[in-house]
Amino acid sequence: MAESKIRARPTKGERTRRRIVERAAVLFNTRGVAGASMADVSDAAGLEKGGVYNHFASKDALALAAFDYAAGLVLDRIETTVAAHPDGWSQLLALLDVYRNVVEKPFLAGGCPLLNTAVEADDTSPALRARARGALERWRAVITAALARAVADGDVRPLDAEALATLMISAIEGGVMLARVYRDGAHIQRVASELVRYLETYRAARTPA
Amino acid sequence: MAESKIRARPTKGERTRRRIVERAAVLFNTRGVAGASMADVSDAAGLEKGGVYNHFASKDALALAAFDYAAGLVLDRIETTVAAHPDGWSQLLALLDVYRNVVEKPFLAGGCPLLNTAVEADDTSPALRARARGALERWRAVITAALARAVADGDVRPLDAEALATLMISAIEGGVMLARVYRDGAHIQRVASELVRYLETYRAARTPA
DNA sequence: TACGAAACCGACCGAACGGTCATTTACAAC
DNA sequence: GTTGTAAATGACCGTTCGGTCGGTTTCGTA
Repeated sequence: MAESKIRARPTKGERTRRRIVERAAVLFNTRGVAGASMADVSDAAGLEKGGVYNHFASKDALALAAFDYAAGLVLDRIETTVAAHPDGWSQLLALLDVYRNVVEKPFLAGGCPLLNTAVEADDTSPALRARARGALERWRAVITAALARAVADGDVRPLDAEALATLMISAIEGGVMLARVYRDGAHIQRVASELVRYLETYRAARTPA
Repeated sequence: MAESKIRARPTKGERTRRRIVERAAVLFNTRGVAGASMADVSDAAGLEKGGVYNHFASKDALALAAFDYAAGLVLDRIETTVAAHPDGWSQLLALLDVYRNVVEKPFLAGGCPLLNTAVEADDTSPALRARARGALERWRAVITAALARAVADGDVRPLDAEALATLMISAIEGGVMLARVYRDGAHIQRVASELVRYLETYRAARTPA
């Protein structure tokens, strides 16, 4: 059977494909998939249009790949963040920090790709919509795991982790939207602060060590 | 000076213009402004393309009018809702109910026009972006007023009304996005329930009458 | 009911859209 | 270095885009 193709230096085609995806992700995330043309993409990638179609069968296929890349950026950051914290409580606080600077230094131009894609695709592209759901599920799993851990640690009282995860995701994404439409990161920071307050209402009384 | 033109029966042009706006609002709200063409609009309105351009100078101008109409639907509902309740506390609870059935019976196909427009326009259309901000400001004013009233009524302790309004708007809009991408109203209802819980942590101890 | 004005039609415009493909160029493996 | 192949070009296709306009119909009014 074919041995796995893990090479030190990626082939030229692989590099080009990656560059297309990266540039397309920015374009799609800022202007929307419908608002950015394949000519825009090929320009941004430094190719002729035919060159792009040598790597992707259609605009829709590229949109999927671009979303996967963009969502990966976000989720990798989220999962790396929690992995860097030992206990559930500090994981939760760290999760609220991930989006704190979306306006000033966003990890991807155009805001949160999960929000943008969910809003644009929910009535137009079943494939993208499913992808957006999948990414949101991954995020939710991280949050509920942190909550469960915080409960197990004895830092917070037992609670409805699913409901709280829903609130956190909703509030953060809504906060991103506010921060971006106002061009003012204060909105998302207020959201984060309020969520911390809310989480603290669940905090257990400290038990002596 | 010209007397104000308030007539019992609107002129044919006024009726047509209104019909165009209503249909365009649905199209733009579901597919996005970039995702719906003027041919789609004229078809939906039962006109030829020239007929639409007899009422609107450009697609952008129509998009603005459509947003004003759509945002008016939402805000009128919000303001009517609070007006129907006597005290601040029940106004807050009622506000959380406005979006409770966005999925099952939305007031406008495609979800919340404030969210959709803010997300689509934040990097593409300064005019629409400003409009979205204006609508969000109106909503915020309603919430802060209800909060202030609840405080004045002695039902809740003094609090940061701006921060709380930011959280409520963010969570609700994020909840709309979740409910729509999952096609499941349970998400926004969980958000509403959690917000009620949060509001209750601010509730003042009952004073005897 | 006559008539000016408002509304509407429908053919048309140039540009941009997503997409194709024969040909040329650049690369990677031997 | 040679060579087969992968990658990229650039001209091209049919369609749709936002938008225009002279002519025709329909309306509101006197």
